[in-house]
Amino acid sequence: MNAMASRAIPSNKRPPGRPRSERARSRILRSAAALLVTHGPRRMSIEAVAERAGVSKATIYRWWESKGELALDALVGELVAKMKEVPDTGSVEGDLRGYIRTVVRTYGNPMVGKTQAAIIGEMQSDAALRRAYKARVTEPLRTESRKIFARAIARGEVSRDIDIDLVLDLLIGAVFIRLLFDLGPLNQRVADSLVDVVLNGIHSAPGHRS
Amino acid sequence: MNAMASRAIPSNKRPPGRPRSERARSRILRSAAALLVTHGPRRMSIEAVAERAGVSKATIYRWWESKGELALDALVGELVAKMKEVPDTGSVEGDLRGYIRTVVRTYGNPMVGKTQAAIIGEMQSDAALRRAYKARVTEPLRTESRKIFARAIARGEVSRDIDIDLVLDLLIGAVFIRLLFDLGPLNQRVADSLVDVVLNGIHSAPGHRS
Amino acid sequence: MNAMASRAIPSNKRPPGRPRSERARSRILRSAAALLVTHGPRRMSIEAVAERAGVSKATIYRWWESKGELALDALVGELVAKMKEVPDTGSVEGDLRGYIRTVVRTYGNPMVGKTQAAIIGEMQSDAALRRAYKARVTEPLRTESRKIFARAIARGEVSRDIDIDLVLDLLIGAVFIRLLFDLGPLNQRVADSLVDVVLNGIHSAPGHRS
Amino acid sequence: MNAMASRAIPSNKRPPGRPRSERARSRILRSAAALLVTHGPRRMSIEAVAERAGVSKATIYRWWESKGELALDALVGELVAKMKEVPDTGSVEGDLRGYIRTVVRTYGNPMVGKTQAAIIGEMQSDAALRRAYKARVTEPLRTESRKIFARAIARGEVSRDIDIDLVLDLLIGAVFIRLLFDLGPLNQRVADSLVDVVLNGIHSAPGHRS
DNA sequence: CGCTAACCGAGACGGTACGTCTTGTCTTGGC
DNA sequence: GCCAAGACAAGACGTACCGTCTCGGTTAGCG
Repeated sequence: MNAMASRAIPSNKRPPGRPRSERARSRILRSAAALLVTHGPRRMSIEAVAERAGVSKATIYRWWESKGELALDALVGELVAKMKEVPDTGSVEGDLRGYIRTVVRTYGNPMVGKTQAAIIGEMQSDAALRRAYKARVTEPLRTESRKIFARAIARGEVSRDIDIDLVLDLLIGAVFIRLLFDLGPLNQRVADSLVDVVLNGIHSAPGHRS
Repeated sequence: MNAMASRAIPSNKRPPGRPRSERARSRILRSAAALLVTHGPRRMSIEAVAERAGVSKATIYRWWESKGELALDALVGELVAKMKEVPDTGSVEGDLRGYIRTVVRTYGNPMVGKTQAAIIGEMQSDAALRRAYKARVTEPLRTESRKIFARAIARGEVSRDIDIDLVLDLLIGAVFIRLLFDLGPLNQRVADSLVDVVLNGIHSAPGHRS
Repeated sequence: MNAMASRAIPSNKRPPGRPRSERARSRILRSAAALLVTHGPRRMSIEAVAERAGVSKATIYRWWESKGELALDALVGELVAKMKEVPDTGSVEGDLRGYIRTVVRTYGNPMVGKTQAAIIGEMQSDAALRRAYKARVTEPLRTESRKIFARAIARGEVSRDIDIDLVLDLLIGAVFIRLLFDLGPLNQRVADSLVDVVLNGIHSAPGHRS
Repeated sequence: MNAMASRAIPSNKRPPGRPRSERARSRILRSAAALLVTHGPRRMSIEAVAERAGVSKATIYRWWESKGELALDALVGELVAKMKEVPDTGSVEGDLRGYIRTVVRTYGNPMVGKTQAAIIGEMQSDAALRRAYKARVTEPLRTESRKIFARAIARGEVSRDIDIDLVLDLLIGAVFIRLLFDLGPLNQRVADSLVDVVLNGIHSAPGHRS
């Protein structure tokens, strides 16, 4: 799908032919990123990226299958890196607060939020992009954040019966629905409230435990 | 936003000129709906809708501002009606289970889910559509579902301090994140688990460390 | 094939829809003609014609099937008109001299010759263009020039057994081969010599008539 | 113009460096010829020739300056050889009939005629190709065919004042105009008629008015 | 035997133009 | 005043080739 994938082949031999131009690659990504934040992915045209990067359209089409995957490559790198380091504070509550605060802070940045929302929008009509997003964003983040619950279960803080992914769907879903539907602010208070509900529930008294 | 709204305001008098063709209107909506489910909203073109409906493009542009709003008109009507009737079982748990089960059942239908996801994707790059969606789908549903919590608070089942919208963001967000990111099944078991976590939290009961 | 053809239908009724823009048509032809003489038909691009004419490419493609046919429409009109009026001097020799001199003078003009040669070159790889050229240039001219021989036969100047088209192939062919192969000048002396050979042959003495 | 020519000049010594691959050369010419007859020179791409020949594009560009010259090399060799041997029958009429019959038979072969017409078309927008064609086809053939008239003048069959090239333009031009404009058949009867007109003219014999 | 030179394949590169597609607007005559 | 038909300007799409280039590797004669 992208350059990195083709690098993954564990071969020492250089392939024949003129090697790919690293300069072209980075100029394309930089141009794409710039156009994404100014125009959104829908109105970012390959045509414009090519012109801005001083690159031919064919070079872009050689390496990226769709506009969406180019957008992904252009924007997603450091985003994932930032959120991937989940804290280890010694308690679920601390870990989750730290993690969700980071998520909320990242997507709460209007520029990041807008473009991410646009890419998520784009992938609703582009199966390849959806797969790419899952592989490069969702899964890496989930893998890390699941560890919070693994530790919590080991510590006996939460029941070993919980469906970890479902709990993460609740927390992350709440963040994304606010982002995608423009439903409310994304700030630290909201992050903490989300974590609180998920940890303690909304039932008013212990006596109501079912 | 659409024709009916603009007509609804002024007066009882028929406006001058040829009245709007109801036949054209319904043929357009029917064609749009058909093309939406077969091609998705991205590849549904005004051109194709016009041809299928035997209608000129100008007629479509006269009554709908964008492709997205046409899609909304074509698909969203009965959807909202279905989910709007929230049950009143006498307990939060019963009410929420009933409501979330309905939501999950509706969006779990692949055809509905796909097209709704596509419209939500579309509205990420169409502010007018986002507003229209909010006004015609999100808000009406929220207005109804908030009543569940109002009753629960009145009954003392849940704390009066809870942020109702935030709790709904958790529940509905979990459903949508699964839909939009293709993350997991949408079935009754999932619906019940979501409700359980939100009501009771995931903390082990005090003193229940295993 | 072109606009005029579609006009030929002897119907009084205007077809439905927006009528074709005469302004666009003439701007396209003018731009095409200008680019033809400056760049030749091979390097005249539809892209450039559209830009120069302030017209969208689609409008050109709507009305002309190929670059060659556009070139034909752009250049051929007055060319044919000029050569179509064959003189009637009272003798084959006079008529032919007059006609061939006109042909030679027309194609001897470097700009006309170059572009005509280029169109003829183009039509070697474009069957539709070849047909169009035949219908709009070759046949109309042949129809007129055959009359010279009809009159000559009536006057008894030439045998009634001659193959008129073959004689015209000789005369016109000699002009075109010089043009297309860059073989020699095209001037009045050459025109007269061609006519002389065709009328009298090259055999040196009457006694050699076979 | 081509590789052989540049080798022919200097000396007996082999130049330094790896010698040119004869295998590559012949594979290129064979591939070019095949693509020429199937697609015509216009749609024969260097890209396709290279792939078919299993050769890199650079190798082609190293040895041929343009598509046209490659086409010339690929097709023209034996063509010239065939027509170059003009007969010597003892009379102009015999010689010319023999020669023009050969020319007509050669170009009358549809495959040869089509591809030659295409190359001639191509050279209308390629000055280098036009020069190459003249040097490798037209001039060699003219040199031979002029001898027919030299002998005829020596025998007193034709006037010593005739312009030999102009007479050849008439005969060869008639053949080519039929080929290029798709104007009529090319067969022995036509060949003989052409020769007859050029030798005897079309004037009725003096006193033979019918 | 190693050096140097010119060849070779593969294939990426910046470009140009292609012909198609869709968008939203405009311009007719008819209802 | 609505409607169908359909032409229009605009401009992005993805493709095909162009001719150039940059590699690693090959094949010779010469020192």
